[in-house]
Amino acid sequence: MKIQLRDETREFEKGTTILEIASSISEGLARVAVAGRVDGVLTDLSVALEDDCALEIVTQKDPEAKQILRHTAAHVLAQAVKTIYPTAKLSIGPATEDGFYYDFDFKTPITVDDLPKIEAEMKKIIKANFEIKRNVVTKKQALKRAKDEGETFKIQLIGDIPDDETVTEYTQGDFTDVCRGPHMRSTGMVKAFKLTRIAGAYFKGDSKNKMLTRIYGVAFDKKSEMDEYFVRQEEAMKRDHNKLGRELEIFTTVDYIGQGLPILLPKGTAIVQTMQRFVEDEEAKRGWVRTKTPLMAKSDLYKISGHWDHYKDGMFVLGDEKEDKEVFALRPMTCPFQYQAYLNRARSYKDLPMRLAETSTLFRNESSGEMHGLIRVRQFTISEGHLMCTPEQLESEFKGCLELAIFMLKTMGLYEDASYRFSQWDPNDRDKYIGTVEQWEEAQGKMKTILDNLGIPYKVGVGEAAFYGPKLDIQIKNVWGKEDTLITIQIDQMLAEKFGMEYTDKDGNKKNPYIIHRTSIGCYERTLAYLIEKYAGAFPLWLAPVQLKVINVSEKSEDYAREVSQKLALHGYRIENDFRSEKVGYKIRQAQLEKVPYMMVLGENEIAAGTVTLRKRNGEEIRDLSIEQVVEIFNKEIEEKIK
RNA sequence: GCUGAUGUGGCUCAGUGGUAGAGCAUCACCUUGGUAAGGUGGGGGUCACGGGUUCAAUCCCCGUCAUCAGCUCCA
Repeated sequence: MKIQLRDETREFEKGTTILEIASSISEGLARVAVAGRVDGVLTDLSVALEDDCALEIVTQKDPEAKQILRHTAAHVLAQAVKTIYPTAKLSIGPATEDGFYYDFDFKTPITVDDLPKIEAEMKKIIKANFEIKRNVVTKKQALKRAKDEGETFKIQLIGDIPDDETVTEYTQGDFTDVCRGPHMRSTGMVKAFKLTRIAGAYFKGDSKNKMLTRIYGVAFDKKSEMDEYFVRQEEAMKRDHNKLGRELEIFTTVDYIGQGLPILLPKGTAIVQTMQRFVEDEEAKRGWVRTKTPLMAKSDLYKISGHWDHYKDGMFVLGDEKEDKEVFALRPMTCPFQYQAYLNRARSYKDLPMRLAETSTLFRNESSGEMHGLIRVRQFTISEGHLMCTPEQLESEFKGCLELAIFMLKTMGLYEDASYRFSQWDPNDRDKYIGTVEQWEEAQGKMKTILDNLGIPYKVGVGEAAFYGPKLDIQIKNVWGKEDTLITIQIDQMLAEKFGMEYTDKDGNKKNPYIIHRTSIGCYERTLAYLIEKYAGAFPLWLAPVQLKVINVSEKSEDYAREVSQKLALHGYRIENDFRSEKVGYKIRQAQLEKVPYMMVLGENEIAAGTVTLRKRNGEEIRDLSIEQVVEIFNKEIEEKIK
């Protein structure tokens, strides 16, 4: 058979294993080989090849090797758990970004205190360096073994494997687990690992199923790499908006106000207000007009929109349908409110596109375990907008919405961290969505064409659509690597019909407009959270809650400092004075810790010269400036939104 | 909602079955000091909240609330 290697094609006998092929290339390669990639599919070294194929040898250096290592570490964990807790039932144990996890069903629950014991057992298994043997079995054989061992979850998992697929089992010592593989050659190849935490996870990711105990760990090639990982985690923790945002007095929470209801402190409010003004002005420049609609409505409205059926659990409902004549609900979105502005009179194609924006406060009754700092809250304010247009206008208007979003991301400095997700419906979960298959195919087809024409590099998210239409979600990760939607642009051809929104076209016929639901910068709370993490609290001048701290050297310079401060305040800068009778070094240190972009230290030298001295956050000083020169520096930096 | 962890002055954290401590912050006084912490002294805590056990609970038990990690969810 012909095997196409990286640089050449070579002839091998049928039945030669990947490891043997690696050895024939070089012994060195065989030593560092971890797996093979056969026609793009990761495969164990022990697998014998039978047909012509392309083969790449995956070595320890390749990123895939880490995944294999981590997956093997998961099996070592499973073996250790089965040794200590023979009654524990196995579920699944894949690799993750930095490590692995395995889901178990324990007869009696374990806690974090049990982890060291399990780790110790894992070390024994690693030291024993069991060979990891791959066996191809039939589905029937795998099922029988799972039944014999009482592995109730494995029985279900094996049952889900398509009949025509090869089933493989991996054995290390006395432990065997059904698994797609590939794996390291032996347990001794797991070098550096640590069990990190324990959490609940539903079997097969479905909350209707039993909750299993998930044990998480990290694994690396070397101890030093693992140490670096923990150092990186420490660094991430320092940027965490939930910690830094509180330290810098941007926001706080109060237990008797409630979960998901943060208090924006003056500093946080200053940032949000700056963003909001910027967003509203920019939207106006791009042809958006604003509405101001109620924060609540009778249930009737939500019944028309479909929210009552599809989203009632997520709403704060005021009153009881059985007892009260009128039941209200706080709004979880702006759509049906803003549509009323469109419906205010009969519309013509000449009115389109109609771009309606609103700085809109929404309320969503998130489950108690969902709330997170400023990223997931129960009340938030979003730069909302709905755009009604004709089918011909759809593509260019969608593009305009995307350009606005990208402009915002770039200005904020978040663009490089964002990725795109084309969120589609799940045809197998019809309950979640309104509309027909044809409508969904049409809307998604239109969006796909638009995205492909724009050359947007997206990944597809099945089942991530809104109940009324597909979305382009702009995703961003927090310091811990957890992803959330920052911005969304959606195409909706269903709600217009539900609300009877029409326009009279050139031909005199009434038609439903397309609606684009979009946000230009997302929710201010969430965006603020990512900004805190992005800048580690050291905001660009235009966004900084305190732009300048004026510091006097001694009492002798207080009057002068006050005078300078007042003159600068007339320009609208956000200034704080620190005229306390403390030493200059002390006051500078404090301003530094608050990450204020500019300090102005004024003493007798400045009084004598009639000038001021600026000190940047990085310690750089600009001396002998007039107030006018300071204004010039500030205005330039603020207007250009320099990062 | 579920699993696990946490909750002690404004913040970071010690601590104990016999009604609590440090550093930072705050306040007062001294100091008027030129680019990341000057000195002295003082005030401040129903040990998240509510029950229970106990002669006695911040500590043990139960419940609630909040915070964190994860799962599910996320219009």
